[in-house]
Amino acid sequence: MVGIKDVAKRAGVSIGTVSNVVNRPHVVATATRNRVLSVIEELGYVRDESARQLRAGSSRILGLLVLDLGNPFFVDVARGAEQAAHAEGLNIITCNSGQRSDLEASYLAMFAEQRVRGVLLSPVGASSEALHAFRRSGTPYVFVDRKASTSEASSVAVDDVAGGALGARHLLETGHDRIAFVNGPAILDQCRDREQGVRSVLSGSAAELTVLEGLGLDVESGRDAGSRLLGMSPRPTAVFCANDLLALGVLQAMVGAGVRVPEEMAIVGYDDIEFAGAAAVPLTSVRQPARRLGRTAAELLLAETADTKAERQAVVFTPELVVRESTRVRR
Amino acid sequence: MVGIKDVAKRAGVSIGTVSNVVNRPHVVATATRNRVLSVIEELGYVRDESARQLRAGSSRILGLLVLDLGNPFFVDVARGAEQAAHAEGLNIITCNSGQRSDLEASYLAMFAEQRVRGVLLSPVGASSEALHAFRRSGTPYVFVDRKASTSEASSVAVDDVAGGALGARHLLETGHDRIAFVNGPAILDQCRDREQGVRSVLSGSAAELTVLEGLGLDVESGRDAGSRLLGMSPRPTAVFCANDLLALGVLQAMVGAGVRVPEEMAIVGYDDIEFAGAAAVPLTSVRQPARRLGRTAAELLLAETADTKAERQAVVFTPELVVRESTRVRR
DNA sequence: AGCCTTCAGTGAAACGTTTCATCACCGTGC
DNA sequence: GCACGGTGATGAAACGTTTCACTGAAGGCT
Repeated sequence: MVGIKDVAKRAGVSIGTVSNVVNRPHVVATATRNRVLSVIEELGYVRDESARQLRAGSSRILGLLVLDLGNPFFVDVARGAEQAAHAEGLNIITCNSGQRSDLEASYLAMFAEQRVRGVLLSPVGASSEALHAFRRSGTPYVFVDRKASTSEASSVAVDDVAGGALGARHLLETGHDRIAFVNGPAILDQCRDREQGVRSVLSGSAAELTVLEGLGLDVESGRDAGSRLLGMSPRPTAVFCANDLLALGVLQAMVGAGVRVPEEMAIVGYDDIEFAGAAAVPLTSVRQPARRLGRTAAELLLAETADTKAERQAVVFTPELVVRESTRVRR
Repeated sequence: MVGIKDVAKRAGVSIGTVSNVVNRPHVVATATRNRVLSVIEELGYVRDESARQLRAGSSRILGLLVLDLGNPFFVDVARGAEQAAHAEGLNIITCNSGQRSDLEASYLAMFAEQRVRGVLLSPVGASSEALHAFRRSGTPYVFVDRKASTSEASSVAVDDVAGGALGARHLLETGHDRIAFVNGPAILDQCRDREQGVRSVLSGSAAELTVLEGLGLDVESGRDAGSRLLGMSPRPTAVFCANDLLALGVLQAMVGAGVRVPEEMAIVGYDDIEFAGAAAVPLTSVRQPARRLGRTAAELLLAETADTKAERQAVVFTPELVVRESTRVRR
């Protein structure tokens, strides 16, 4: 593999000069610079980032660890983060924990060993050992889609309690009194908060609440939940899902069983992913500003790495209800 | 930041011993090993991967560069690749070119500078300058979802011509004779091949073909295509889309305009992503073994990096038609 | 007692950069 | 003619590991 010294020898200059050509082109005379550049081109030299980083002490890479890339919500978060990173000339590497603590641990360890500039993190558990270990590495990090006390780290989140309340209130207002909430893994803050929002609204009402737990956050789990709902009697007249993927699965189960939506079963999802509007029955959903979430988190992280005494922030966005056919009573 | 020599000093051993504890624990006496391990724990030492890599010459990371993470098809490809990599104890970092050559170039450069073990690549153009430059870096790579001659690199792909033919033949057989093909960017091999498959089938028939070009491969482009279709007269009776995202967008446009699917407009998609089955009208689609694609590509890459003279392969999978309501004539 | 082997641990070289103090050269102003 | 400042290039140190040839000590064998 061709290194800086091969270039130097071939161009008849010193190693330092080659380095200057690459990193501070203005300090080297035009003639020399061109000669060196053409040798670089000729030999196909690419600098070894690990050597550079070893010497420089810091890398030009951000890490992003999300819960589930299969969820378009997180893809949007990633897009937002990427945009912010590129604006600063940094690269970002995206990893997918798939809600598995072991993968989370393995990726966090990788980030630490790589001496990544900083990490954007949507953690699986509240405070796993993995996270605890990672904290000690001193790599700056910011939580995405997860609230945290500013004493630990900056965070960018959406108010999930409010979101849960939003969906529940909508179902109350459209006249439902047997309502199911299909939740994801209780280990996720998002899920617990959304459930709490739902409960806080419904507890003050006459409506009866059933909560389905122990499910994943994917379409398949939604189908399971759907068939469980179909088997209940009396059957709820409306279902609120912790996630659009779940909602799409439930919807599929309903359509498959010939249950009319929303007449016999109203459905509300969460995230307002692009596919929600294109579903069999377009889904009412609680929208989160996914892209903005990612962008803001990246900006916070960059601010923190640029200036260690930048103060920590806990940004909270407010979700918004998007009403579509799946809860719209037709005449 | 705490380094190996801090650990060594504190544990009262030499640097080499600490390194041995970390990398070849069996060669060091139990007592010493435990002492060192507890100091590592106490100080929160994490090894600097760039130093290690600089010395070792190779990293334990694979790069994966996909066309569009917003397309669940590629998310599945990534999952398959991840699985294979983890089975070998390697980490994989996923990057998203978003079909932009500049991002592709930037990520390829990053992979080369990082001295990644190898790269899985679904390239934007046929042979961009970026790819050309990357080739010279000597980093092994394998094409995913893209055929290539074995003289250049191994590749794992799905027969897109066959897939295009599959969809077109299905539309012929269900009695359509004004058929539209909604294509994505012509720069993508996949798009050109699928179109070719369509043409090869339809040219031998009485059916009239309209091709819509110059679109992206996302839902929004699909909506555009849909409204263009709506404005045509005579209007085609069936549309085949290069991609499920496009198909979902077209479907949305049809539903929005009150055009019945499949009676007034049959729709066929491509990829059979999970959302295709959950759509307003479940989509007929050409299924590709996405996960398997990723897994196989990673395995090929690993074989190649393990043994430089492993022979190159061009694996081609065969797509399969999944028929659903969007083309099923109802009575 | 002397020799050989094995086991633990040491110290230094090497990896490919960046950076910085230093040097050589040249033109300018006095 | 001389000091001076500026420009452009140099050479060596340093970054944190891994590896490898080596040393010492302890034990086994003749």
